[in-house]
Amino acid sequence: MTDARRPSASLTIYDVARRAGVSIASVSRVLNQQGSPRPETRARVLRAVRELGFVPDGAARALSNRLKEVVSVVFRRGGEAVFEGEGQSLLFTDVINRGIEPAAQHRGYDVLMSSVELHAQHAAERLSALAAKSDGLILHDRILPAAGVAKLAKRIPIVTLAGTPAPPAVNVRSDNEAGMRAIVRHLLLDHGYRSIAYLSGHADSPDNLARVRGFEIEADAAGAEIFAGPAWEGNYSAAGGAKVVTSLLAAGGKLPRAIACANDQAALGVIYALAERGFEVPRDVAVTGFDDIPVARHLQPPLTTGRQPIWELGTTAFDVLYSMISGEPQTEPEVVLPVELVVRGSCGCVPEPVSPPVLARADGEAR
Amino acid sequence: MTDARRPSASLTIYDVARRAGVSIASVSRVLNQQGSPRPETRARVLRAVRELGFVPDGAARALSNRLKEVVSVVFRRGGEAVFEGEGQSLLFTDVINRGIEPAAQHRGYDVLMSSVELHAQHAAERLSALAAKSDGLILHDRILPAAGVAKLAKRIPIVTLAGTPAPPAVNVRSDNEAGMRAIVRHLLLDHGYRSIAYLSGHADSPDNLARVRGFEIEADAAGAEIFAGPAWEGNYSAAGGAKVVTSLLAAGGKLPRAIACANDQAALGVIYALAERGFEVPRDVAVTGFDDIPVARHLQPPLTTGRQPIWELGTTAFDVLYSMISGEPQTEPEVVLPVELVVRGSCGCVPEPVSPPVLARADGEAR
DNA sequence: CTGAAAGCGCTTACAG
DNA sequence: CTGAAAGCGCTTACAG
Repeated sequence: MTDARRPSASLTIYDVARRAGVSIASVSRVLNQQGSPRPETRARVLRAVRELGFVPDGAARALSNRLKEVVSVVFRRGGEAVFEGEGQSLLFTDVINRGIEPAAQHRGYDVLMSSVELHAQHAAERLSALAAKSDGLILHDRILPAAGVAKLAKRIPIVTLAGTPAPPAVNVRSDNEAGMRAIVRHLLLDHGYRSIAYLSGHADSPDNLARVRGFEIEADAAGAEIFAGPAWEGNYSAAGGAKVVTSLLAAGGKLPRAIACANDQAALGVIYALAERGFEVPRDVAVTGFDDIPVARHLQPPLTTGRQPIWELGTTAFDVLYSMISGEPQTEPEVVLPVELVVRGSCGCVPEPVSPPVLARADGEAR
Repeated sequence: MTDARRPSASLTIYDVARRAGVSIASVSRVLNQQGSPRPETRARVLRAVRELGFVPDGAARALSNRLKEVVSVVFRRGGEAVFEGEGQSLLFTDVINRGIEPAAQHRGYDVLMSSVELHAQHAAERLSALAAKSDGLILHDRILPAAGVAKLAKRIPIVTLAGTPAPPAVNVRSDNEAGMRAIVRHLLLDHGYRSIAYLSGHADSPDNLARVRGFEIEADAAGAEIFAGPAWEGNYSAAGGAKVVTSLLAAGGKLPRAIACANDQAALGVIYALAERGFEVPRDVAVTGFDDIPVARHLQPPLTTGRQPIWELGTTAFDVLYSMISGEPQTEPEVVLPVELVVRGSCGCVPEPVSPPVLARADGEAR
């Protein structure tokens, strides 16, 4: 397989030097603002650069510099079809990514976005390829087990998102436990509900584990009746949330007074399934989410939830990675961002008037 | 501003060669599957590579190869706040990007995703920086005027998305004109409506221009009464679509029997505003969209629209760019993908039963 | 089949 | 302040 190479005699720093009548060293200096070239020299170089439309080759700079000024972001793709349900479920990852990028640009870095198939085992190959092309890696959840991260992190700076601390990698996450505790306290203490369930996310996700923990601490402390067990296992999706309720009701199970869902997606499903069976939220059952995705405030009733600083998760991830690339010693294995309790109507509070009217209905996840 | 450099004595091909007891040339050959090394040699190299965990440096390869195996994708960001309305309006760009990426991976390429602020004038700087780091560029709509594209395309292979042909760049788009013609024919011929409006997108967008053209051709041919003019100018957003209807009605204007919207977003807004004023779709007014975004099939009534092959737009863009990078001569200035008429309920047809029920309401765009 | 060596396009001590 | 030269880590003719 011989793929043709691009011939294109592209212009180099030598062309610029020749045109400006100086050495390549001088060209490089004015381009990189090193030393203090004579104004005359500077002007001639700049003119030559402009006239030629010269852009220094990134690969050559990287090789000479030992700095590519590129970081890679890796996330899982697939599972869902492209069109069905992707809108909401991918939003979380996308918003984080959109936070990473401007932060990188701010430092003159560019971002290689790379997905790995959901069920692909060869994530390692992908990571090697990316490591070759970048100065550091940002790994979303479920890309590599902690042990693998720790190992790879010896070769290249790594920041994990919503993962597990795996030094020398640094993990950036939000304070799930405190966020869930605030939600549960609001439900049990402010509203005085006496029975409550936690509808879980992926059982093994670090975020989910932290939320369960927060839930249990406060539910126990308040002495509330806890609904738990396999019947309450969701998977972060609306379909999963709906299914939990549907199955429970079909089996003749009892509902708690409040359901704290692992995330907003699941809460959507729960509210839908409840409505379908004639239960009204929050009158019959209070429901809360987690994340504060865009749609949350536009639900009927508006969703009470824990607001994750999603965009900031992205910018923070880059900033931390940048400091690692710059050789600053990392003192902490984790950076934890605060989660804010957002009280709206689904918990039983009277919602504030919502400003813009609802324009459309979102895509329902296939079940 | 002296940023610290990473010291890390990373291992090189020399380390591998030494360990394997061969020359660096041999290491390179087995790694790149060039020539036919003796099995013995091959085995030793492979073992050394494995034991050392060696990954060849991308920058060095790129420099030597004159091939970075990286392409850049550039799109506009911003305008909207992150949380409000971003969900749907960014979907189009995101889905295209998600089509680009696997196509690139398939060829061993990686993708630099880079946004440019909506109102930034310095897109040129951004593009230079990216050009330095990649073998080719994929530009979304409204990044650079055609003249600028044509000029830049002399330096580096460029594919534009939904733009205007600007050789030597190649434009990839879908057949907006044919798609809109099919929609209008369906409305006027199949349903027999006698009056119709085109609610436009950004006036200067090539996509919009093509859709207007398709609209006019068929509306004229059918001899329908056409509602047009500044009152019908939208901006591809739901808010824009709603505003057109609201303003029209407030001014005591008359409604046509059918409204063909420039895209689905706008159709959402139109349907919402119509419902708010007591008009029922499609009974009172038929409404159609364009794009077939995920939510389209879940609207009430389900939206009749023109399905753009969004994902394929992405994969095609990469494939074309790849062939340019590989030095294959480009015979066509454009690649046009077909648009499929998707008939659902909003045009007046009886919709097929929709499978999954609606789970939630989407975020309304702020107005 | 394999190795010595040149070269890819930059940056950066080192002299001057 | 400026230039000649070495070196970044690879790939690839060119000999052998």
